[in-house]
Parts: sequence; structure tokens; C-alpha cells
Amino acid sequence: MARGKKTEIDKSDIKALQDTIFVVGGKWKLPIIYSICNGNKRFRDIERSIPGITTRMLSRNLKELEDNKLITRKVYTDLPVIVEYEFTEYAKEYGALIKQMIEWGKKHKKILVQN
Amino acid sequence: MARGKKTEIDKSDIKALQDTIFVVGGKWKLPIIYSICNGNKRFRDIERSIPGITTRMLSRNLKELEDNKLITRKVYTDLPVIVEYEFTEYAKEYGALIKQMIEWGKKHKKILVQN
DNA sequence: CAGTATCCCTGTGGATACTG
DNA sequence: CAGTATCCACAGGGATACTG
Repeated sequence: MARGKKTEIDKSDIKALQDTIFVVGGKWKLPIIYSICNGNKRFRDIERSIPGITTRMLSRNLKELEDNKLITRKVYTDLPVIVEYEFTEYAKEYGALIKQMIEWGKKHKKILVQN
Repeated sequence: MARGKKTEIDKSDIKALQDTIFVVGGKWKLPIIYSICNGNKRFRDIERSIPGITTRMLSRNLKELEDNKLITRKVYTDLPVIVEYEFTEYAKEYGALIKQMIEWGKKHKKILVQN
């Protein structure tokens, strides 16, 4: 990012970047995305697929992902309660970005190990 | 991410993703990147360009960015001490990803505001 | 100038129990 | 089944003072 080479980032960019990070930030967001991505739809299924997560954390994070329109929550019956979580169409746009983050993360690890 | 549509993510991907997030995570990493990106090289300059940051946080975060090979730290003289921080070539690869995160963040905000 | 050292506060996350 | 509620631990970050 040399001077004059125009790689300027402005304040609103920083804000946007922080928003992006926030959406997948924290300890559990990614594992949850991973779980749903692999076909788990119900609370218990997602919970069991993620070692170490508590119901509290899962509940809270699902709600945040829902607030961010990345997943939908649908209640099907009420006794017993059956709920299914699914990715929104919108989330799929995010998918491409996630893949790039994965790629970068992998390259990055290699570079760190080298030296 | 419909079933059978092969958008599978595996565990190592999650790890990689968390690494990527971690590199720019926290409250100050992005503002610091922004500052250096805009030409600031010295500790005091960076510090003054970021309202609210403390020397402790700046010091700690610069070290982490250095550990992650995104910036270099060069000492030029020792009385008074003059140090310059600069992006590595490697960091520029990261730049493209950062831009995409910015784009996504901006779109995301619009979508959230709509509904 | 370019940082450390200390102390403290808050927010994120963990453990456990309970409910519609 | 799908969550809340409550209480607790710890790490990230803030304020302030000091140093090579």
C-alpha cells in the first residue's frame, strides 16, 4: 500500500469492515454456519454437531445470525416444538466471501509456519 | 446452501476462517491498518491519527500485526528512537480481501436498514 | 520518541438449572 | 424439543504512570 498508489480506505470503509467482521465474529458463529451448511436444521442437531457449545451460546448466536438475515427460523409444530433453521438466499452471497476468507486463512497459516 | 448443492465446509476450513477473522479482529486492528494505509509510519503519528486509542492498545496491536507478517517494524536511530511501521508485500494480498469485506459490509448495512 | 507496567472495568462466554 | 434464567470466570480493553 505504497503512497500515491491509491489504496486509500476511508472511515466509512472501516465501519463497513467492522460490520462484516462482527457478523461472523465471536467464537461460535462460524461453527454454526458450518453446521447448518452441512445439513443440520434443528436446534438439537446443530447443538450436538458442535462440540463444546452450550444451549445459551447456540441460542444467542442463532438469534444474531437471524437478525443479520443470514438464516431463517421457522416453527413447524408446537407440541413438541419443531424449529428449523436455514440459510437465506442472501447468505449465499456471503458464501463467496467466506470461501475467500478460508483461502486466505490457509495461505496465511502456511506463511506463518514457514518462518 | 441447499443439500446436495455441495457447499460443504470442513473443519479445517472453519479453523482457517477463524484465523482470518482473528487477524483483523478486535477493536483497533482495522483503524490501525487504515492509518498506516494513509501514510502514517511512526508510533506517535499512528496514535494521534486514531482517536481514543491508548499507547498500550496500539503497542499490542502493532505487535500482533507484525507477528502476522502484515507489517514490518524498523528501528532507524536510537536517540531519539525512531521506528517506522510499513505494510509488507504480503499484506497487499490481503488488501483485496479487505476490499471485498468492505463491499459486503456496505451492502449488508443497506439490507438491514431496508427491513 | 516509543514504548511497558499496573490496576481496573466490562462484555463475552461457560456451567447449571429450569420452562413453555 | 427448543429454548431462558442465573450466576460466575476470564480475556480484551481502558486509564494512568513510568522508562530506555
